[in-house]
Amino acid sequence: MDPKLGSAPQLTGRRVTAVNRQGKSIIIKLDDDRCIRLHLRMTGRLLWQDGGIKYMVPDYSRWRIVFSHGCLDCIDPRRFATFQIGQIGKESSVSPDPLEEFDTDRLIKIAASRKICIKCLLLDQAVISGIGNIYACEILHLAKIDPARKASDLTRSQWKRIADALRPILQTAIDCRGTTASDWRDLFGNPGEYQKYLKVYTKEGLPCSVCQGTVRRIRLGGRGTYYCPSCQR
DNA sequence: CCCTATGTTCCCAA
DNA sequence: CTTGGGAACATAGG
Repeated sequence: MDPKLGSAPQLTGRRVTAVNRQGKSIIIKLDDDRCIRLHLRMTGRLLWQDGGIKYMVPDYSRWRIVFSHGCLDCIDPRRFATFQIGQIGKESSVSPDPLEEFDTDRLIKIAASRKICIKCLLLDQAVISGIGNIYACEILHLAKIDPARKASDLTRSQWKRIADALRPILQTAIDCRGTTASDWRDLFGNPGEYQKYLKVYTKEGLPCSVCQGTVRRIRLGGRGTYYCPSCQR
């Protein structure tokens, strides 16, 4: 384990009983009522190797868990990824996951008292869990909403369009095992496929596939934001 | 040197 | 007290 991460937790002899997701966190349950909570942040990823006797050590591996039948590395060039080990059931509360339920009335109520743009609200993990920068851009493009629009100004029908855009974007991205813009790889080292479906993210200067307008890049909340000014209002 | 990067947390000002 | 904006974190690449 990377010494900058502290001392290695004692996991010898434990079994994994479940692996789940909470927003952007990965929860690995153990057979002793503990769980490991992982957050990959910007450049973190997990790599599973099995079937071998010797396992290669990938560049930027920050820690490894060796199992009886394989091993799991956390690869993270920028060292932003985090993990913690705690008792199951004492996790901090998590905001709603839009793939489970998207409560439009609740979002309208929250947005009413906020001065931030809709894109920044979608990225606020305390409000909605699990939407990141790529998918916020793609969702708002599918919903035909200007990412810089004040969240409090959205009409109910615009919120409905976001609700309808969320599920296909996020579910397809999951089915594609993510978006490989540069370094992302899935658990088995393969690139994701969702970059093939991106409509605006990284498409600055290219024609919008919906209306032939020109995709622009701006900065919102410190994040690169791609959108089509002609069809996103 | 400049800028960019899949995210969150901290600090400060309003 | 809350909110929002920017810097910081650490590293690579253009």
